[in-house]
Amino acid sequence: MKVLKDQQQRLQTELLAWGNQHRRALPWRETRDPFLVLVAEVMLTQTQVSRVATIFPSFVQRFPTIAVLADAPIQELLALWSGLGYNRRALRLRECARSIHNQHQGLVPDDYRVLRSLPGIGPYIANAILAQAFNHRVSALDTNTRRVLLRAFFGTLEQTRELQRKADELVPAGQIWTWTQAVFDLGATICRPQPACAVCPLQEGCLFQGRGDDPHKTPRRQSTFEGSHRQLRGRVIAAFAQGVTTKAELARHIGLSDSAFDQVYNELAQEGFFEPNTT
DNA sequence: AATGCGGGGTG
DNA sequence: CACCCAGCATT
Repeated sequence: MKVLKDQQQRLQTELLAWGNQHRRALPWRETRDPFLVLVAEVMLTQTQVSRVATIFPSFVQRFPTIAVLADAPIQELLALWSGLGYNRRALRLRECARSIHNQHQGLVPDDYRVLRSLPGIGPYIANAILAQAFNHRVSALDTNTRRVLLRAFFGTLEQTRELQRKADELVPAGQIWTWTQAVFDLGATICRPQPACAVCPLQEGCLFQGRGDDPHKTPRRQSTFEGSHRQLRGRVIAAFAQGVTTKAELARHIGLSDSAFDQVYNELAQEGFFEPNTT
């Protein structure tokens, strides 16, 4: 037992040192503003770091605070979101800002339960905000960091709840932000699904040692995008974001004025994509 | 537990 | 063309 703890501490020290040497320079790492961290984490759900890095700066320049985002015109919101995909995230992010603005004194909550109650914030984003913006000793567990910790530190498959507890204990009290970035960076550059163990700073003492399969379960396959419903939604929203705002104009712009367009339009309207600003 | 949600990048 | 990607909400 003690041996295991000592080993974990060695790995922890190695990972922290490596992280400080190899930290990726990313726009959202230049701030600890809870609001900006929140925006970055929402953008990063199922969307590559490289793409978020190109869009995050202009987005937060236009919507730099809770109050400003809460009043964002949806058309402009979607225009600045363009390129990130999963457009409903943008709507939920705006709703989240409104909720914080109206019910939480305009301050991002520093409590897990309260964060989870906000639209678009699940277990991962709640912990990511708490760790990076509020210095809480919790682990931001996504597929990336889960893989790293399971491989190097725990070795066996754990239940979600138990893994979260152990991962939280692994966060060094004095270097929470640094630790969080180090785990992300190792997972993104070395401890990938196909890992580069030969150049890994944890190769001595890692429980994985290149053996076995990726502990992360293989994700579902997504149906072909070309010709899909999702693509059609994307085209309608892209046109709307560029200023084609009426239903008739959108129908003409998309090029199918039949019931197929009607269905997609109504679906998007139902989700709130065309709503005017109602404060 | 399973499904829908975007779309650009890579091999 | 298949597969990948800092999840969440809904059913």
